[in-house]
Amino acid sequence: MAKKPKILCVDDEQDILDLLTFNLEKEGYDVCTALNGRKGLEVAKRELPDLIILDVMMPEMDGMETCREIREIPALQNVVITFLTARNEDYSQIAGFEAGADDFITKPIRQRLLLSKIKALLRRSAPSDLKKEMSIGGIEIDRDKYLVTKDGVHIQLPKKEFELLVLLSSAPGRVFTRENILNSIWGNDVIVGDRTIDVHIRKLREKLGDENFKTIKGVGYKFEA
Amino acid sequence: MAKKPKILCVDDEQDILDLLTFNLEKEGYDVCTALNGRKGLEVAKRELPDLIILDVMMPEMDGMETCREIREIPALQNVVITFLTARNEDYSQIAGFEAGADDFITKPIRQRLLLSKIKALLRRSAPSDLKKEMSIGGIEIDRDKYLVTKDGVHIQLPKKEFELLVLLSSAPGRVFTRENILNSIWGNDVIVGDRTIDVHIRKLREKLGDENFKTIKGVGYKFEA
DNA sequence: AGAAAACTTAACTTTAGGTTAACCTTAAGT
DNA sequence: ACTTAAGGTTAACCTAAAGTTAAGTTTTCT
Repeated sequence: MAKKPKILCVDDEQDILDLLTFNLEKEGYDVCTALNGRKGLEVAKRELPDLIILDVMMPEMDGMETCREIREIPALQNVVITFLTARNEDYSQIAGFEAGADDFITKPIRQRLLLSKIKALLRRSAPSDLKKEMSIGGIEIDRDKYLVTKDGVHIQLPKKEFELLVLLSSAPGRVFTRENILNSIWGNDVIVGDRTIDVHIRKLREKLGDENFKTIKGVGYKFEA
Repeated sequence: MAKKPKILCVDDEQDILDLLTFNLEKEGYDVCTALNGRKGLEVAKRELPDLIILDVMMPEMDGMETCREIREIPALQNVVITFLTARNEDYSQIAGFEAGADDFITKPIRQRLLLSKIKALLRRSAPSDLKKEMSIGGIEIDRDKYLVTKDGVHIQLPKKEFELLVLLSSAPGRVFTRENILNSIWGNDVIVGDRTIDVHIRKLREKLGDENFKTIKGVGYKFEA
């Protein structure tokens, strides 16, 4: 494994935190904790965890609110958030999903279920262990420098093209639908025409070679080495 | 948008069905209905919906029983089921979870709540759906990559062929009727001729080997390893 | 501010994939 | 063995989706 996934647990009961810490560390996760929402937010900003477990019921700032604020932070946009709730708190589940939760864990906590859920969630969001630089099929991508190198030649890509390249190459072979692409690069709300994506794809093909960007008609695009 | 999620509503009161249909269709769902449990089961088998709303109190076969029977059907193992109950019927909730329910909606129905619940449930169920990769009888299917590998050779299938393969292979050995296939891949409303399916099956046989796709004359097709 | 670069759009072309229609083959039932 | 309905095959056709280009817009940089 590349690096231990980092999990932040936020709950106002120390007992629960201890229990979670014990179990998660035993499974090889890097665990950090906070006793309330406000502190959780601070720790999250500092530690940039891969997954956050948030108790819904907390004094001062509850799980929902914390979740919403976490989602506001660009660096934490993609972190996986699961709530801890008492069973049958239906309403909080709905509100929770709307606040940006990815999943729910009900109390009392069933260890096995907790661990398998966490494993599944992390697996699903695996891009967390993306490197800043990567090299696929003769193309090197340096995400910090916004720089692409093909066959030793530096190519300076404009923002949108670069983002598109980074997105597609983040999961080589995987098909990204136009919807995926729009959501990731432009954001849910922005509306741009369909042809816009094509144009950017075209530019990428022009600069980096046709063969790497495959069209799956009716589905989307994928990057291949 | 990928495809409209399909919702089956089962209730013995036509008024409720009308209300549900109206509201759900307005939200862009594909809705089908049934007036009792027995019929609900039939429709479920035929339509393979993504979510089922079941009234608990129904003559003949109640929601619980229907739910249990639905869960017996392999192709519907992962469908999301929510019950419709009168407020405060706690007992039925407990029994309902045991029967395999995923959630409860209480009457009188609050529109907003209903819709956000459904949205949440569908969102939540999406990941657990099926594995992204599967391997059956020497054929590997990667749903993210829209890619099929047979004997180590990559085969890029067109959309419809791929969808058909995914459907058939989702329950190997199970016979899918033409109706099943049309409903799942083309959707309720679209009308395409019968020969269309044959053609796609033919292409699959051509590319992946005859032996895996069996015809059950007068019934449908099945995938076998 | 002005120029240049990046981004989006619009109008048009191209094409892969999907559908159909016409005909052929097969298998179940008599 | 004959009939018939269901399924198989083929190639032509059609269309929605993607490609292309160039002309606007907006943003960024000096």
